[in-house]
Amino acid sequence: MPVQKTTREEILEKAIDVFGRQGYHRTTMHDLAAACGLLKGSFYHYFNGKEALMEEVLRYSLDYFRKHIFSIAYRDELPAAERLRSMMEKSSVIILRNNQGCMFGNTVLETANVTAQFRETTQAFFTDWTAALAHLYRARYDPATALEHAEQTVMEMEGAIMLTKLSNNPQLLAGCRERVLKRFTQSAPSLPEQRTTNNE
Amino acid sequence: MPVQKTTREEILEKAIDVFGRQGYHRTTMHDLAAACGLLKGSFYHYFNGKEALMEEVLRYSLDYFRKHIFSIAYRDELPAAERLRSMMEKSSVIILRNNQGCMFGNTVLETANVTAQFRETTQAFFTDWTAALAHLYRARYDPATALEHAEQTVMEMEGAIMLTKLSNNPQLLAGCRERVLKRFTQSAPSLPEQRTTNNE
Amino acid sequence: MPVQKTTREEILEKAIDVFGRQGYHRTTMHDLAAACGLLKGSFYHYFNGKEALMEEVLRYSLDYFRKHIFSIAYRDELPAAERLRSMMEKSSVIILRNNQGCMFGNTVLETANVTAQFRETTQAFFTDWTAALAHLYRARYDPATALEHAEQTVMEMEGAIMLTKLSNNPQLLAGCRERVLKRFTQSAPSLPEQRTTNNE
Amino acid sequence: MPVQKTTREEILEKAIDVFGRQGYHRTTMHDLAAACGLLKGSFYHYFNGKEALMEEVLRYSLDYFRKHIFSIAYRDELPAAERLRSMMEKSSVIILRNNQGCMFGNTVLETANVTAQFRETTQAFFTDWTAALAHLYRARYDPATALEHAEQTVMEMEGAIMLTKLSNNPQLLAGCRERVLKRFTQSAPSLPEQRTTNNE
DNA sequence: TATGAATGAGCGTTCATTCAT
DNA sequence: GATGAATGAACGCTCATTCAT
Repeated sequence: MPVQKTTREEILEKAIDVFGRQGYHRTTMHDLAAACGLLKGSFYHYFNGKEALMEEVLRYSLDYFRKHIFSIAYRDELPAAERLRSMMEKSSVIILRNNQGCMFGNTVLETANVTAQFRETTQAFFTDWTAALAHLYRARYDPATALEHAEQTVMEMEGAIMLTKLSNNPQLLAGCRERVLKRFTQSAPSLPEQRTTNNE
Repeated sequence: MPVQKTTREEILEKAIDVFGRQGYHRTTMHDLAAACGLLKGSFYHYFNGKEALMEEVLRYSLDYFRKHIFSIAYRDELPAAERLRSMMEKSSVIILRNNQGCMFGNTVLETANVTAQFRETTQAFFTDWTAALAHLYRARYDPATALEHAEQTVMEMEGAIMLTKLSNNPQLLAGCRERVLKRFTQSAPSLPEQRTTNNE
Repeated sequence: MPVQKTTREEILEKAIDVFGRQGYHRTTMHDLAAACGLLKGSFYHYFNGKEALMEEVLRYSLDYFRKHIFSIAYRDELPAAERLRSMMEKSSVIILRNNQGCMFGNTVLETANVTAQFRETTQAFFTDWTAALAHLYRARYDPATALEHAEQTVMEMEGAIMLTKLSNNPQLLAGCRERVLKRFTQSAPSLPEQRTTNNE
Repeated sequence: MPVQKTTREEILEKAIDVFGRQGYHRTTMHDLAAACGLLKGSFYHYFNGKEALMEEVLRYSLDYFRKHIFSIAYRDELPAAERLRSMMEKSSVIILRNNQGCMFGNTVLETANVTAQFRETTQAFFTDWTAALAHLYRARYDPATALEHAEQTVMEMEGAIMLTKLSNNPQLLAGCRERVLKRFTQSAPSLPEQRTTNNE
């Protein structure tokens, strides 16, 4: 009966999946435990409760995005367009996996008016995402315009994720990605291939 | 002996508010009844249950958008830019009222993977919204491009609503509106003021 | 299914019984509900929770003691010894009923170091009981001595209740009552039958 | 590999403390383990379970009282009043330590009507205490009167402990002690200093 | 039409206990 | 001897729903 059946990290991965598909309030501790092959009660060896688990899920996911996705924007040795394309493609893989959509977008709509619990982490996600994109856009635009483009891209992506969830048609997300990319590449680069050298 | 304390319509209006703020799963029948000055039990004289109420709320809201907002796009006697501006402003008023955001966007993210119950109505909302915008955009673009612009605008707006909910800063939504409008007015109109004459 | 099955007051009476017999922590909401012929969930129509119910039980019981037992001490038209006898006999009936012992004594020992929740009400019980007895004893003693006698009697009674619970032998409580009464009647009354006229 | 972190006796001492403060039902195995610097699971190497531990705690404590406190009453070479004083003072030290009160009184009120598990040991405690005091009182009174005085003293002490727990005022217990002692010394000793020579 | 008591399933959580390591 | 993951029953409580009044 004892013997380790899972790990914190495995639980977090599963929880992203379950929360992502069902949302926070609809998901029960039983759902989460079952997804990990555990009983409800056993869950509390790993996490203090549902809220605490959600908080960790968000932080874990935020960490992942920071390390593996937003960081791409700052690899100034690569062409900016390539970085943008890579960022968006890698995001899309996560977003489309298991229909989970964007954990942070889901959480904002479901909880922002109901609890402050997850505000900090969700805000950090959108702030960092926007900052990464703004860094990229500064290869083409002045800082203010770059920021506006970054915001627009974030909004468009979140909207595309929503409609993808509704229609089950990943083409919508792909279309959005292409549109964003086209806007970027069509913006007249001042030089044949300018590298961004600015910082935030 | 008991006097009518409210009407179906009044309940629907209040329910939009409560569901909009708290989401579907988080909202209890008690919350809804209390918002209407009723007791839980009395609610079932008007609606068959939570799911049925939500369904009606969505239909009621969809009706409203069709009659008062999407319809604007088809008033071809007005300048297209004016129609676009008016649509977006009127949507924004509803969206910002009571922090409720977009009932349909909220519902998609919260329930799309969990139940098919609300799919039809939410899909109709996004289809009709996109169609209305596409109609407008056909004043400037060929049908395929117009459709793509319409989709982009819907996505951007939903993303803007999400970030507004998160940040409590209506400026984000206003910025999005202006951006959409600017894109539209800056697209070269083939004629001094072309009226759209096409249909869906 | 609906139709009133019980009343708040009936629940309080039953709860005194169950809490009195089993103690606070050992008693479950199911125990309480079952004692009232209700299901667990139905209980929450009457009380907000276990703690709130306990609080009300204590207040209800305190009220009863004040109105029907402590008040006897102040009926100065009756002989003091008679009042003392009556008070103690009436307390004993309650205490012996269903083995419940003294709700307040039980609650002090079980919760005083664990929560402040019930301190106020339990303190009020002992303060009022002591005050009532001190009023009686002032028929024989100076105020300071009267107070000490009152405290002694309260302590002795609570100890007697404890040993009665342990041994299931009501004779212990009866013996305590007689001892207290004998001390009182043997204390030389300054007048043939002095009536207390003092106030607290 | 694992080294002995504690001993049965150390655990019993800590458990007296925790049970004494929180009561039997409110105390969890985690509370007990934590107080000993152990994890819950390790506890079961020393004791078979909560009930068994409580049983041992009561026996261990009873042993202590028999050896170090009740035994004082039988040291007939000392003046009776001195023995009474010593007994009560030593009890008080234990009772006041960590607010734990009287383990046996606590346990009676919390469990007597719920389980027979602890009846034997708690009864033994009160029987032995009473017997020790009765032995002392026989230095002044005939056996029947001595027994009654002993019972009265036990009751008064337990009541005093209860009120001390409620008020956090150790003066109440001290007052009780003095009262008991005064009654004893004021009772006319038949001889200048009679030594008790009777046995139970 | 409105009430609100009652239901019963199920929620998040706790906890005494077991046992492979 | 010590660990701590796992269990599973039960806890306090919530909630959508029913229905006699």
